[in-house]
Amino acid sequence: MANVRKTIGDEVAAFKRERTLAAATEVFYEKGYTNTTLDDVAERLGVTKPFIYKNFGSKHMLLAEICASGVKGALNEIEAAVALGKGPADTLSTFVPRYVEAIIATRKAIAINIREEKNLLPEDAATLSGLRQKFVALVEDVLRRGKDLGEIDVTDPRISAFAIVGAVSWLTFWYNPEGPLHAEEVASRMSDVVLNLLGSDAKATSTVGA
Amino acid sequence: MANVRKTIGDEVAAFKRERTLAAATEVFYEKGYTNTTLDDVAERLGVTKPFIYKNFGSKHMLLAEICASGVKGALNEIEAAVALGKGPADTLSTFVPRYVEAIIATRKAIAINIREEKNLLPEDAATLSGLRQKFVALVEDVLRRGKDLGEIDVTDPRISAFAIVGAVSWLTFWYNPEGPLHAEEVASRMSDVVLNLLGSDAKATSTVGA
DNA sequence: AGCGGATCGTACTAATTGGTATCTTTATAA
DNA sequence: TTATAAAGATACCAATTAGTACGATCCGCT
Repeated sequence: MANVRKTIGDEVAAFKRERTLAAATEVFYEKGYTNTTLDDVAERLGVTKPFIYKNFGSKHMLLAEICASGVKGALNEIEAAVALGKGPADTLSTFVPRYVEAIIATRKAIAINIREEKNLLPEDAATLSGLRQKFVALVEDVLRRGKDLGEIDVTDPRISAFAIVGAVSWLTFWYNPEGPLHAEEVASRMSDVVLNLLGSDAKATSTVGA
Repeated sequence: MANVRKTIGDEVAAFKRERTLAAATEVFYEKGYTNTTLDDVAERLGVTKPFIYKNFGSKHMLLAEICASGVKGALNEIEAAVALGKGPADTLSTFVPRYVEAIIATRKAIAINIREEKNLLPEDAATLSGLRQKFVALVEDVLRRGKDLGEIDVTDPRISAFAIVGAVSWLTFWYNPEGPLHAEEVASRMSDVVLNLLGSDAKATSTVGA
């Protein structure tokens, strides 16, 4: 406990890590993990390999952190929505638009997460699998409560949870920021589709961008 | 036109190709494309590398064929359903259950298709991208006609088409044949979820397994 | 101004693996 | 029985690349 204060050095190190992760996310997304050389990442950053190894132990660790950041974003949204303590329908109408926005915002990390699972070390794959299961379980739980209360219209909460996750995650493969639709419009329409899927009365168009 | 008849040799060659593709699909699915050695595939087949190179020019060609087989399965279903010449709602209630079943049946090829896109040669990636676009465009077109006729309840046919494709494709990442639900049950329930998403009156539970 | 230590670039190594040249074996036909 | 050709196994090469040892450089501190 000698020095709890953040030093300049710590902040610089954090900044370097962040920039490295951002560059790696870009390049992994564009070329795929195995087709990307650490020299490629270094070049994107304008540095050389030892710079990266100063902050990350291995190429695998870079990948693991990128993947984790994607899942954690989604997990945060459902946990935050549940924490509001409202009923299932209200929880969902809060959660869904924010979830869609989070996926769009972190779509490159999400795509990497989906595509590169087999390139993770087993322990990292297990950790991420746990996070994903936790996320789906939370969504499923809200759906089940909504079904029991008659607030939403689903037959099998588990199947519907996977359907929602799939529909939204799929955005990472087709959403194009250069396309005709702005992120907010896509998020709004996809949210409506998902909430409609639930047969919930609470449409959430207006909550997007809140 | 000297010899149009299939010889035994042709059939043997086709058989070898099929078995090779099946083995490669298994191993690519389990370990990922780049982590799989052609020696691994050969070992799974109980042969050695030159056996594979006798029928396939390169590792990339193996991958391209596997990916193509997955997309073509889905494309066949929408084309077949459209070819029946019924209205949009009926077309969808025919298509959706068959589509779900096709995805479950070819889930390993589909998963490889999704995961390994960046490992395809550019020309193969372009071909597959074209097939996927064609597929989505056909689904979107049915949805649009259904919307115009008032048979189904969608706001943006394109977004809904992607949502459907995503929800169903996602099956490849969570469906477990060893799990508590049989393929038919999962297909039936997922079909209901998707058709419910469309606000269509035509529920298709009973058509599964037809 | 000069020293010390961490940081980053240069240059290299070791291991992996897609692809191939060559040889052996086997089945068929004369 | 023997010639022939094709299939497949053995053994190899060349290229790629994750990771590292070492040295140069630059910054803060005295």
